[in-house]
Parts: sequence; structure tokens; C-alpha cells
Amino acid sequence: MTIITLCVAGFAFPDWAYKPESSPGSRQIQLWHFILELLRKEEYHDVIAWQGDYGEFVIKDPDEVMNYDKLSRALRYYYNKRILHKTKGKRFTYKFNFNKLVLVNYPFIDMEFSAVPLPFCAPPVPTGASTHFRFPPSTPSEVLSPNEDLRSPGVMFSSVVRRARGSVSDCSDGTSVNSEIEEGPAVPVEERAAERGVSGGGYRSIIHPRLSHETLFRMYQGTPQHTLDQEVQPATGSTPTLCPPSPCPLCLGREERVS
DNA sequence: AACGGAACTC
DNA sequence: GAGTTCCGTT
Repeated sequence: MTIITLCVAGFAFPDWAYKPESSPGSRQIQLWHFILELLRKEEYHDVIAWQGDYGEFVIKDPDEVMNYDKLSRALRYYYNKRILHKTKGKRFTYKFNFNKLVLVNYPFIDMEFSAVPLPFCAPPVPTGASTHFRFPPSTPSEVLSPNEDLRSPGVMFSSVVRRARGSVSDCSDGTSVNSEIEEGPAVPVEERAAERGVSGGGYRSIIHPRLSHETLFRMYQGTPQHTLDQEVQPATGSTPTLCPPSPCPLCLGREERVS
């Protein structure tokens, strides 16, 4: 049922994560939603995390991202849409334009001025009318859905991030707001191609396939695990579906295209 | 590393 | 429409 499209690896995205009104019916998760989700999980803070200014995040380990070249291209398309912009001077760092944005549909962002500090950082910044967002400690049961049906790990989110370094289980981060990361490995994109093999559909690929269900489960820790079967929102005619069959966009790619 | 055009897929 | 994949350029 549902609204919640369960896509793999434990990632269950609720309806709001899918294309909004603009594209009713679309069950393709949007990249920025996915990025936001990753940003919320500590497990991935070694790979991508809030950093610097409000809304600014950095891809700490592009080497872990399966194909930064493609990912970054997708991100660049957000420039015109004003969803993101590049933080110049800081490698692999982008910034969400929370101001004018899009947060419509993103329940985790509280448009109210709540003083709750972000778990992982983004400094509160008042930009004019906007807002201050925060990620609620516990998820609204109406939006998120846990996964009770964790099925094939690796179907959707499998490869953008090859592995959450450190330990998936206990990201002792301690510093997400730190300074800059940089030391970019500058790895040739081509090399990463070798490892991707997973198929799935969308950004499902940012996470390493080898994450266990349990681990993935934790991503939604705090989420009531009982809402899964129900509709969170009657999305306009959304049909219950599982992840798109399409091959993982970000991850596959060039394997056979070597010719 | 970052950008962006272009063809292409879904 | 939203990427995905390539690829030339800066």
C-alpha cells in the first residue's frame, strides 16, 4: 500500500518525497529529497554532512560516491532551479537555498522558528522570511514510514555511496560542523565505475549495498514503525509501487559502455 | 574540480 | 520533467 514506496535498502520514502504537484503520479524520488535524507542520518556523515553556513553541505568523501561526476551534474541542474548553488571555494560543497525553496513537501523541515538545533548542524540562520529549519527528533508518523518490509537491500539505494566509512554502526562523528573537509581525494571518476554494479533506480545508490537491514533501519530510527501500511497522504492518485525498475541511474552506467 | 551543452532514458 | 551519461571547456 501505499504511499510509501518502499525502496530498498530500508529506505522508505513517503509520498512527499516524490515529485510534487508538478508531477503527479511520478514515483521517482527527487535527488534533493534524497540528499536531505542522507544529511539527516548520522551514518552518512562521513560521506555527506551539513557544514558551514545554513543549508550548506559538503560531500566529504566524493570517493565514496559512486560517480561524483554524474552526481554533480545532477546537482548542477539544481542551480537554475534555485534549489542549490555551489559554495565557491570549497570543494564538493553545495548549499541548499532554503530560502526560496522548496521545502514544501519536506516535513522534516520546520518552517517555524523552532529553536531546536539541528542535530547535525546547519546553523540557524534567519534569512529574512525564512526560516529556520530543524529536523524533528522524532518523526511525524504521518509522514514517515518505517519499513517493515525491508526487502532487497541494494535495490534502490545501493551505490552512490560506496560505504559509510568509519562504521556504519556508530558514526562517532562528533564533528559535523567542523571545518572544511577538503582534502579531496580527487579520484578519477572512471575508477569508481568498477564497483558499482548494483542496480536500482534512482539515488538509491548512494548507499553502500552492504549496509545491513538493521543499519538501514536505524536510519529511520525514531520513526514509528507502524505506519507503513497506511497512507500517509492520499497522494494524488499515487499508485502503490515499488521502486522503479529502471536501472540505477547514478550507479550504473558505464559498465558496459566501455566500448 | 566545476561547468554546461546535448542526446537520451524513464 | 528530472535526471543520466558523455564529453568538451574553463
